[in-house]
Amino acid sequence: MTTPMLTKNQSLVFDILTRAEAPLSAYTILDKLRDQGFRAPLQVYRALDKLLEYGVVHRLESINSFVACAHPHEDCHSHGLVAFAICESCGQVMEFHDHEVDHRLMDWLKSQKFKAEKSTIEIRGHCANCTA
Amino acid sequence: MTTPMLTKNQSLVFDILTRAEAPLSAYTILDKLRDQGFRAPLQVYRALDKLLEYGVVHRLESINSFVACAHPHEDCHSHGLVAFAICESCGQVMEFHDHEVDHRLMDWLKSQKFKAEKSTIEIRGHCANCTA
DNA sequence: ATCAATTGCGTTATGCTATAACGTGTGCGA
DNA sequence: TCGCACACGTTATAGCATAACGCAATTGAT
Ligand SMILES: [Zn+2]
Ligand SMILES: [Zn+2]
Ligand SMILES: [Zn+2]
Ligand SMILES: [Zn+2]
Repeated sequence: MTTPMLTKNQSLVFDILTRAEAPLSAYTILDKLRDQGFRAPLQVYRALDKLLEYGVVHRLESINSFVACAHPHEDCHSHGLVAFAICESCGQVMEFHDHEVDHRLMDWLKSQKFKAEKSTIEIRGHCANCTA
Repeated sequence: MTTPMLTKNQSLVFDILTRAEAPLSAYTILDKLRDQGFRAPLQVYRALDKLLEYGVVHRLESINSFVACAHPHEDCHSHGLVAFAICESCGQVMEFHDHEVDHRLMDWLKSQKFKAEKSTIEIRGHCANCTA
């Protein structure tokens, strides 16, 4: 998918996420954008929906938060499954892709005749900096 | 971890999950247990916390629901990462374990000096029965 | 026996996450 | 000009999860 021009609200949300050093919840984004005129959660969620659709933002299901894609110039939808390592101390997220894991999972699903549509791979723990 | 005797509330919650054909949300469980005297969400969440700790129940982060472990006589904490395929039509969940995927992810994390603690692997899509 | 610590339980209140439903305005092609 | 698609704004509501309090039963040490 080629990313269309972002609307004003989409740009505001995307900029916040791009500058953030950790994933943000929708309500945190809302708070950060109150000065820019944001008033209601839907303004954030609607922008996020589009950004997710365009593949420039990822949703982290295990922490109900959102993060800008770490590979902005590739297409995260084309290089298969995306995995995240999330530090529970500092919040930092590492995003990575692995075709081996990808194929292995897909083969298993295929053997079960399961048609995969969306995937979530998230590992929580502690990053190098935060490990004592 | 060896599973201790379950308390009354834990048993009630576990039985509901064991008999369910699809994952249940905490509030759905609450509704199903009102006749048994359940009144508040905490009664469910507290039981779930223990069942998760014992490893006999899994939480599906992507759908805010809970499911009984499909491998009750193994120890899901010992055979590495657990993955789930969740059908978005009928709700059925397939639980599986794959050491290949496991090692591959763990190797990557190790190379990043990331200390993994909890993992979430969930694939949403459509099962064989529900595929047109 | 007594005390302290632990664990489970029940209740009320609250907070966080997400969507429904309605209406407005703008741009654009038929 | 009409109809449609889309972004937007607002209010209200639904759904998920925990804080904080107090009580009761159990256990284990003194
Ligand atoms: Zn990405
Ligand atoms: Zn860290
Ligand atoms: Zn299991
Ligand atoms: Zn199905």
